[in-house]
Amino acid sequence: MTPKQQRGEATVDRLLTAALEVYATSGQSGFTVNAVTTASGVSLGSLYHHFGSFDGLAAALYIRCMEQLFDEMIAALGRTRTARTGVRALVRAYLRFTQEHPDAALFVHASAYSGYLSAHADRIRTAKAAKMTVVAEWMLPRVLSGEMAPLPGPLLEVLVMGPIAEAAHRWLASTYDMDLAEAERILPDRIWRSLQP
Amino acid sequence: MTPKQQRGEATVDRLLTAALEVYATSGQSGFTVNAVTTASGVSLGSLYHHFGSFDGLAAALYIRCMEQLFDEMIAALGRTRTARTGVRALVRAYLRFTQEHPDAALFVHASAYSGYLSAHADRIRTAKAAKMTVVAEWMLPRVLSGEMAPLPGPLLEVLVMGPIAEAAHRWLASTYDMDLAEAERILPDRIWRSLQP
DNA sequence: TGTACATCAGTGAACGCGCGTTCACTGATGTAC
DNA sequence: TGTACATCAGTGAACGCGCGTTCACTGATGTAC
Repeated sequence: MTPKQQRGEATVDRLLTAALEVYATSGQSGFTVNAVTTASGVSLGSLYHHFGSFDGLAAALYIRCMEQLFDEMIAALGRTRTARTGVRALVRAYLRFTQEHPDAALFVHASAYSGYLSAHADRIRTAKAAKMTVVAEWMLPRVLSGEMAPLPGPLLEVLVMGPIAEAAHRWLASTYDMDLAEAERILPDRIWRSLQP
Repeated sequence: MTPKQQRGEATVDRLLTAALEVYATSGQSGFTVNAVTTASGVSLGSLYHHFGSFDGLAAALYIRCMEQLFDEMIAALGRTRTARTGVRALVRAYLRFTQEHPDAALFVHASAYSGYLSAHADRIRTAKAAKMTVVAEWMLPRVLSGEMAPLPGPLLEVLVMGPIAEAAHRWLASTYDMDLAEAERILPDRIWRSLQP
């Protein structure tokens, strides 16, 4: 799974990049081993050498996209001081990531219920928890200081991520009823209101 | 698709009920024509007679579950007067539905990105819009009267449904980090805060 | 610096399984006169 | 009320396709002395 030679790393990268492209172009139903090998130019055997299974590739792709998204949010948090500015920056970072990397955002969203990650649930949970911890450590002192309401962790996550994810979801679904620029203007403040003490 | 004899209606119902059960038991990957015919005791040909395709059955099941959920929320709204009590009741109704009908709630959530509804997207959009209209008509006068913030429709939906859907999602995923009773206590008020003028 | 060997990376033909779908048919229900 | 006919509902064997996976193999890279 972790290549021990440079060309192996390059191959893994080509596969993941092609896989994301295939998913964006052909959707869930077109997301197959064959499509990925064709699009990447990498042989079937090589794919199995690196990922063990097609689910393994999907899980790796999910982790890569999810970490990209979290890294953007964490970077945005790091540029702020107060709870209010932090939450608002985090919301904007998510929405901007969605706009700039719609393929990655779509894959992260769609994978939530997909089932091909259940075989690698532990790896995924670990990777996600690592990033989540960074966010939680930013929030905690601000909750303790009374800047934010003392909500249970999961509910705090739900209040912040819920509206963003829903807005991103609608925009990605191309139903054209969601204006992301408008969301970026309005949601940060509205979400912050729901967290005030 | 719409049976013209009583026994046809009964068969359709048996198929949909069995399909939901199969999905709950075996997940996305176990959700196949064969599994549904076996579980329902209805023949393969009969399934195709009524639904035309397997996607057709899935779309019908989605519509049924989605309408059940909306009807609960609409009923809850109808028992209230003020914007505040209405929003809070709607949130609770969704969370209770999730708890009482986890299979239906899971299917509604999981279908959002599944792709088998894209072939029937129009029918689904129409059915959803019909229910959504009822909710919107309840909200509108309360926005105009200044009871709620004058938010664009889609963002209002996102602020209300986002956190609920995310909380339900986590609970359904059985990661055991979400306490639905606690959510029911805290979320209605928190969501309402995000909508205040 | 050169050679031998082990490990890693990459190849592509072949396979079997289970999927959704078709189809020719029988039986049940409703309707017209 | 009875008969003839049309339509709806239900059956299950058969089919082909494309999926994920396997495997025996070749070639490239790294390592030891």
